[in-house]
Amino acid sequence: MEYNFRDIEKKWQAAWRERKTYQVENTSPKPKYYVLDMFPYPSGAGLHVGHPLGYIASDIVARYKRLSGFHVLHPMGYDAFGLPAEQYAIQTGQHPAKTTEENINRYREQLDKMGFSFDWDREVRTSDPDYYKWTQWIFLQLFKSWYNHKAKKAEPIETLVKVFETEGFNGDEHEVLTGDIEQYVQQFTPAQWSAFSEKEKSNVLMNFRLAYLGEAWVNWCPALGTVLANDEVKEGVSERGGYPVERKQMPQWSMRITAYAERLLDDLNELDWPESIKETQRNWIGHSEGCSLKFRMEDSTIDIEVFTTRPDTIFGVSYMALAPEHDLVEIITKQDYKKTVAEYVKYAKARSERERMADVKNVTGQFTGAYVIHPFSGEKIPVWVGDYVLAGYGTGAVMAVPAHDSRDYTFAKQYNLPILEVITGGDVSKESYDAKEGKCINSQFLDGLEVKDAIKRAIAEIENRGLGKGKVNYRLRDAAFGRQRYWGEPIPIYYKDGVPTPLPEEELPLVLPEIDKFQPTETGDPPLGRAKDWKYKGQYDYELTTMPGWAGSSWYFLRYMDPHNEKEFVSKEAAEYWKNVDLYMGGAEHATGHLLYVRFWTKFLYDCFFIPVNEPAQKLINQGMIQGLSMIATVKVVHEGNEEKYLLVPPGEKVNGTFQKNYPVDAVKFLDGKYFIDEKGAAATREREAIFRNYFLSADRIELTPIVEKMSKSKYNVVTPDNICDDYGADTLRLYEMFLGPLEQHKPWSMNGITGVFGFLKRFWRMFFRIEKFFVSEEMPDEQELKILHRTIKKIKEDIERYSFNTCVSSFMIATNELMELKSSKRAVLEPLVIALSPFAPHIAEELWEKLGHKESVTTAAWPLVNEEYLVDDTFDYPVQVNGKVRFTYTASLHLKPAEIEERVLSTEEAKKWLDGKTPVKVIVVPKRIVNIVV
RNA sequence: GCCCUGGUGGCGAAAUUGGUAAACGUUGCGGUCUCAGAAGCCGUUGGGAAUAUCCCUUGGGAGUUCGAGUCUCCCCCAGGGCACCA
Repeated sequence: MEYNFRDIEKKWQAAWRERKTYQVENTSPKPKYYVLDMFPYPSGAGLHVGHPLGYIASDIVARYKRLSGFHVLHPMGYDAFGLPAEQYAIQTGQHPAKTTEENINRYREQLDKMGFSFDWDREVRTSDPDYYKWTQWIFLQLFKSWYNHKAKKAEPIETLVKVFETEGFNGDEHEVLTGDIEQYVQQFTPAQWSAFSEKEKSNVLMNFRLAYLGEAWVNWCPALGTVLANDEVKEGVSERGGYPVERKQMPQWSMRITAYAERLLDDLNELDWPESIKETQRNWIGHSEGCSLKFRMEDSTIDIEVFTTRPDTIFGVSYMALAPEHDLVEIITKQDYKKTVAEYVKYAKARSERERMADVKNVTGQFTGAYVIHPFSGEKIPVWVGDYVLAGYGTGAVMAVPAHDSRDYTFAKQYNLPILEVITGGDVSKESYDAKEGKCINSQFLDGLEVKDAIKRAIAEIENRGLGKGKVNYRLRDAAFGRQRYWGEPIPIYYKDGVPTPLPEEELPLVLPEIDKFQPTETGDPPLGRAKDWKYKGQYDYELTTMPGWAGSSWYFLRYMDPHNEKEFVSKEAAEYWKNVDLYMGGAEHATGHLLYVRFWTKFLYDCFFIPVNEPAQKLINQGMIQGLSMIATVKVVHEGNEEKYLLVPPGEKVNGTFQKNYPVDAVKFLDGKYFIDEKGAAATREREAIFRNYFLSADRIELTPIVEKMSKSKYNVVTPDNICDDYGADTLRLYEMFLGPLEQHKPWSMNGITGVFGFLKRFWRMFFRIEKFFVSEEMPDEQELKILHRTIKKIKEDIERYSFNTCVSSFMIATNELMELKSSKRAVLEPLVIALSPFAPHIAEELWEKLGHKESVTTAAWPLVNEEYLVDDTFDYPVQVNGKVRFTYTASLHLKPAEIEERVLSTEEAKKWLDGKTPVKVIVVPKRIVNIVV
């Protein structure tokens, strides 16, 4: 009887759906296990073979954990809000909800084909009002909270109001509590606070709220007509679409993620995440220790505050540099320089981010005519404006030490500023010496100190004289939260007399209104400006921006726990039971986006006592990208005796295929798209005219250069899982994707080898049949069969637990080959193997399980036990382990040379005695022979 | 520039703690079955030689060890992250 995967898979997929095999309750006496995939954005292209890689791996873990006695939550949903659907809507007028719905249906169809064990009753869609009601609700909680830096947690804004009512706000004193925000908020007394108008109070509190509206430098993308968060901008262009991005200052809803910088950084150490992701997040958060330091102007009481990590080089300061955007630039510039400075600032601001980046070597600057006084030496130090100084980092001003900072060095060389060496170890006439090693010189009280000690000493002295204080700076910026877009969650805020006011919670969800067009309005307002039936329309202004794509995905893992709850975003009981994700599977591209935001929101919700965990996922695995293999094809043709070479496919329009003899040449598209080559190699279409008319083309003249790149619709290299399911079946696809190589590695898609996996399943199937009939023997297996079985079960268990799925597949193949050779078909051997195979190839496993006479699904079986006895290898071909671990170590003190070591082969009996560990003989176990050292 | 990850046959890759390097699969070659193809099945496939045997081989070089793909140091290469971050 043949392995008919089509019927088997259809049958079981229907059965699982009807019986709700994978539905889980929120209670169980079993231990819980939560396996989560990063939910997909349903794009128009459908799933390609890269998507399922992670889903298959997590499904294997989910199924394995179920067999091992865990109560497993394994849900799936859709990240349904986003730019592409809206771009498509703008172009075609199609409502994004419609295209999104269609795409979701297509995704679901594809997912169902692959036999995943998702509990679809828990499906979530971020664009569903029942879902985004709670996204909006969480936003309001953030709006109503501030970060208590002393308690290191978020608190209701009322507690801060109380502080203001009783103590007022004194920048310095309250810094411990509120963080360093002196520069934004004026000091006030309790009396002044109570005298403030509602609007003034609101403005003050805005500086503390975790979701806030404020003037902010944003990444403005004119082509998309919206602002973007830092992680959505790559190399000066938008991640989606690749359009140029400008820096622009505008009122903007933001998330105060910076408040959590320290915790986001510290808690990374506790997570079992890939080192590369943790490192990327550490870089992104960018912790740097140093100190602030004030420089007094020569002729006024204005101070310029800088941040430096190298206070030890304080005596090497030869000029100050301000960012062109710095507030003081205009104030301190001397009359004679006003015009040139203003011109320079204008020039610098006009330079786009991209230009500045492309032009890193070429620094520019302008002297302001002003001087500050060095706080220790008392010398006059010129103040410059330079565009290499970033407005957004530190204080937007630096003390320049050319001798020991390469950027200052370049600047000083260009404008002939002095270079003062204060640390030994380099040659500052040639280049700056940036290393934090050496001794201080020419530095008064720091002379002779090592850099490390000098830093401490300098900070102490600076604090002592009240010039500044030790400080930690983070590179992390607050995240822009408003998008000038339609297809996102409306921000539930309206403006009562100009005061941003939250919508009452009981009025949520604030449903996305219908609009007739998706473009911005004529007056340049976001699309929501077109909405006709808005709650407060005509009464109050309402917020027109929507939330960014990452809002809904920052808490979805919680909603799966309790997806239909209308009273809470997740019930206390559900959150208490499921805690957080045990295994989170997804792409590494979310390192500085989603994975940071979801940690931030989780910590916030934890602070508010809504959930019992402060990290979303304990274990994270990044499945590698499956890359598309594209071909650049050129052909040599002979034309009037001359050999000429043509590029068959225009650049950018490459053709998918494999670089083999059987390369499907007929798939190669010719030049302008009109010409094709058939498999014999002759140009074969009826339109074969024009320049190729008289040419003879043959396949062996076609030169193919393979290139590996990201799989994407625009590159014509997308392979979908559908045809593979049709041709070989889902079980083969699942096994094959796992067999491709280590899960975490990037790898180009290729069909090489799928026949091997397909052949394995067919052989596995055949083990259960004899002369076209299902047959298993009830005989007891012999020692050899038991060895194969137990070794295989043990290996697969261990390999799943270390997420090495490719080796699992190999183990199955080896076992099958060996059992086939023994012509073994005993129930006691095959039945456990079916259970072990079921996470990998669930359909075939279910079918065989049923044929073996079981009424219940194989998912209710238990993972087979391993009897260690059968793992002892009598032949001693390999170092032997019995009952766990037995180690033989050579004692180095014997100082034996190989020639002095007596070798002999031990009998099985002798070896077993030694393996008991009772005989105190030191041996070296070397494969194939056991060496007896005569002590 | 700084940080992270990796480098093993024609190819994808194994080698879990330092213990037979290349398991498993694919490709190639040879055979079998077939009218033929597909699918099976059998043999063979890192390199070199005096080929029942021996020697060499895990990016390069050194070191530790009875023993190194694995540990240490230096270098080279590839992929990814951050980047005038003071």
